Amino acid sequence: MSEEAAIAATVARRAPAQQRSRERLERILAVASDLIARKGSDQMKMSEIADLAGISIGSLYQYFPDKSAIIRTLAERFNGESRKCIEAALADVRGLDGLLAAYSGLVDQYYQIFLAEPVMRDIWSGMQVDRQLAEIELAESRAAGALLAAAMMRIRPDSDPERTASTAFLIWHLGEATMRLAVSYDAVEGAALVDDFKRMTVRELATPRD
Amino acid sequence: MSEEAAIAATVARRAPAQQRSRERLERILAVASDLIARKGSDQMKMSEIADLAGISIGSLYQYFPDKSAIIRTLAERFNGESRKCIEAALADVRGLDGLLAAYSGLVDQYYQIFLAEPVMRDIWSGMQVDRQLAEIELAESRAAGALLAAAMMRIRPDSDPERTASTAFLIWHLGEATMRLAVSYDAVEGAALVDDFKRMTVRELATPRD
DNA sequence: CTCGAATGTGAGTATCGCTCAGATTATCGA
DNA sequence: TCGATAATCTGAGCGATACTCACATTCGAG
Repeated sequence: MSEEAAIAATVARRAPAQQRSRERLERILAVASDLIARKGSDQMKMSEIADLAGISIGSLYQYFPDKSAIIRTLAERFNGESRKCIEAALADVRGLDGLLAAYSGLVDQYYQIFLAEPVMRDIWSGMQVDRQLAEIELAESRAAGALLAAAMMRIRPDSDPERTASTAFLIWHLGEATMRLAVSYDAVEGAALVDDFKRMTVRELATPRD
Repeated sequence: MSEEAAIAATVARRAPAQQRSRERLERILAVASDLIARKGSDQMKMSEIADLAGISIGSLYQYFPDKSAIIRTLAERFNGESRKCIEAALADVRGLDGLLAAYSGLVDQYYQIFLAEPVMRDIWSGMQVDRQLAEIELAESRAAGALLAAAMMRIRPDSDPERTASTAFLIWHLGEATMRLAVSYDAVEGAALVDDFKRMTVRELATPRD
């Protein structure tokens, strides 16, 4: 069972039996990917996909049960690729230095991928549905980060103000991400995640920066 | 100008002039808040809000220009409240110990608020719109986290496997949050955020856990 | 070539955010 | 008290878009 077939079995309506079908499936995904990159998944219309792929609406729905399934298929393909990178990078690390080097490289690599993949950026940034709401959230993080940065500067007046502000903002933003993650788990695991985050960031706050 | 009036000026169509109007505005927000808590903002219909608030669709649109404005108003109210907590907690911290204690308390407090506020949980977790997609992302984070945890265990075989797995998962998840944040900034600031994150997490990886 | 299965088609349906022209109610000067 | 004007309310209907379905077409095995 190929990766294609596995994906199809998961999200597509039926596995393509004929050659032409497989080509159409690829066309659909290519067109969808292009549309998402250009206009965002929210603005992508099913009728537009059908038009650009040169098929009818009805046919499109033979391949994918709904719009979300197209997006999920693209996401799963992308994840499959990036998983390989992660495995390769971490496969045979030796010693702490090796791990740290591999991890650092992986983060940089992931960032480059994010920069280069508008489709994934669109899909994974759930907030794209409402930019004004996203802006409100960011403003809130910035405000809270500024308060935290001010407190940090009072403790260590010699710190670089800009870097302190940047770090405080990031800490707060990641705190919110942790909260969202934690509440989706049960109480015990959620609390453990919050504790982990606290330990990580407390250590960061305790370290002088200049 | 009250807080109410300020919010109304920002997102509502007009400031309520009559007493009954103000009551209706509150009713609308209360009903919306309840609906979001019960079904999620995505499933909340404008017609349903109007029905439950005992007003017509047209009247509802006199108070808020669109659906998103209702959600934003709820979010801004919540942010105003939580901002006060943050200010109070960080206002007069003295010394590093004071900062760390205040910060720890704040994180815990925030977590409790998140647990108790289904409305905010829904609004801020952008992924709510597509639970299946959110599940795919989480599965990916778990897989990547498992690879990272395995590498960590190879370096330090004495570590507690469960805690290592939990930490690795959190690190990866927060890495993705950092990427999403960084790409929304310009290249210089984005790279700085990624570097900050790397520094924070590399230090975490270098610390033995047991 | 024939027939059944696979695949394709697009007009039509359902849903939902949102509008607008007209009805209703409040306010206030005379 | 009353008439006029402004504020507010109403809900049928519009526009957009995801999705369905009854029927047509194409493919491939025998």
